[in-house]
Amino acid sequence: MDRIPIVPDIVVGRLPLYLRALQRMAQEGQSITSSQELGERLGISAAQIRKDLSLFGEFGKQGTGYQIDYLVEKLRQILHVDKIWDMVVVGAGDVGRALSRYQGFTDRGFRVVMVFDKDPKIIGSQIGSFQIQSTDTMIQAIRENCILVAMLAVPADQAQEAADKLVEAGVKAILNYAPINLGVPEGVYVQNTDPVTYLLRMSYYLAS
Amino acid sequence: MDRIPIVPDIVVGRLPLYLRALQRMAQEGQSITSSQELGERLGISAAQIRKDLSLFGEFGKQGTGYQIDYLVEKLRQILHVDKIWDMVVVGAGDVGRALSRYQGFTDRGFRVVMVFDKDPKIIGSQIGSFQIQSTDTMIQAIRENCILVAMLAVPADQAQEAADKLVEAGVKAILNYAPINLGVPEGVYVQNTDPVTYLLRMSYYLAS
DNA sequence: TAGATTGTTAATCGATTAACAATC
DNA sequence: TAGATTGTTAATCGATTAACAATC
Repeated sequence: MDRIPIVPDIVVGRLPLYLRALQRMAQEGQSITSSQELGERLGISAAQIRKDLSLFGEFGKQGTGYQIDYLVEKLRQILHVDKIWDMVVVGAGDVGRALSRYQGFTDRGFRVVMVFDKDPKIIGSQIGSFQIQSTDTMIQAIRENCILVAMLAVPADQAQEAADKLVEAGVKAILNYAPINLGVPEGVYVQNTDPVTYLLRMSYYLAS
Repeated sequence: MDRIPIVPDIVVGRLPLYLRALQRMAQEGQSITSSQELGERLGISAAQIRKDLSLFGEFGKQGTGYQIDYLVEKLRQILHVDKIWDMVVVGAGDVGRALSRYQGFTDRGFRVVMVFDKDPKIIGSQIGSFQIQSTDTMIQAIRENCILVAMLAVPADQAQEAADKLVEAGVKAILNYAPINLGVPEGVYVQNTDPVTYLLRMSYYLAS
């Protein structure tokens, strides 16, 4: 069904940006766009967008541009979000709570199905519609439900231990909010999203 | 005082990773490291680390490696976090609350000093030690305190409006949690940190 | 048809790596 | 001294851009 292009990771990183901008355009009632218009929104050159997309197929029409609905559908297929991914949240502190209650997942291909914490004092209590479960039973629960995606929101000094459990449970993708580099085996994908890292990147440019 | 190297943005993006790993090593009691060891932790080649650092000076010793404390100090200078940056949080929902109460800022060069929301029902109530202020008075409050850094955690459809206010108030760096591309003038830096974008990047690799 | 925009090629540009003299 | 590791150069590799034929 799919081609087997060798897709540079840097291209994969841009596809979600294209998808998000296109979905926004659709929401604004637009039905067609061009590589130039999309590029202007994103600060990316039109040539690059066309080249990126051409790795996966021919989605546009000369002289016209891209049908937004169609391109969104294709990008969702390419990124494997033509289904809903079940996720777990590990860590029921403020960040875990925010993730558990975040409304922005479901219409973009993801949903939280379980929340775990190791603190006996909060296990059993509710976060939104979830009852916080113990990390002691986490491996089994994740395995039984074949969950592949986790968001990790525990303190830095507990993150590696939690990640090890997730890996053991079969999780293949970890969105890591702890400010630490996790060691994981081949085939497990980690995306770090520590706010301070981004702030530092900006403060470099905030010279005096 | 500083050199004037032309530093590629991709290098700037790696410096915070170096800093974070070095600070962790220091915390673990280590006092010296090498480009090789650091590279192994981060999944980055030793040559690249040496090359990146060499843009800013000569921080190591042949045969020995890098004094961690010294390199941390230098990186903090380079990234302009040899001081504490005051920040505001805009949006007092779950994400804004998590950011306002996050303990991980202060020892890494940042601190939240004010929290704003536009909802009259929550203005005046407390989040941690902050009293939520009205966005109506935000521009003035930011200006008076010469704040340059903001974290934006409002719904997507209010994000551009809030960003416009931040820019008007003189903010130069915005960490944007809303899943939307903000339009900002030259000289204002935006870092997007929408969780779904990262999840999509990973789900590409989660083929079946 | 005339105008617009794609998909793709070739040229350019920039980033990464390999290698090694210098030196601690 | 012998071993190790830096800083830096040159070579390689990969990504971006410019340009244009194809075509809607």
